[in-house]
Amino acid sequence: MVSSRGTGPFARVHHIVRSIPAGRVMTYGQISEILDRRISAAAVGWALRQCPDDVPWHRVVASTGRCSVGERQLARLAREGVHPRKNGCIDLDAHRHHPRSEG
DNA sequence: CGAATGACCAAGC
DNA sequence: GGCTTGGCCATTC
Repeated sequence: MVSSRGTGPFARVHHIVRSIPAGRVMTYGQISEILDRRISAAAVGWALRQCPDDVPWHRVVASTGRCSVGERQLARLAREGVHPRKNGCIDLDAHRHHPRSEG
């Protein structure tokens, strides 16, 4: 059920994904990492599955820069200026977002 | 509680 | 870079 809303571990993921600015992207591993691996990358996917429209889930891609969701994600990213490479993968080395608690 | 699945990652070949 | 195996956590039946 989507009753995980509120104090669930998903709230953390949503909070992070929402912190991702336009034109940037993050990997499941990073989100799980900044959460001190409290939840695994796979679980991060679950958080995005039921994520509300307030969460830019399209700014989350795999470690290889691949969009597991499909063209839907690429289309959204393109609207923000994040265009994929010729191989169809995102250039993490250029769009990877580095979250920071301070500064 | 047990088994299976998932928008995954890391390591080895 | 692609394929296979093991691990991780959450959800579902």
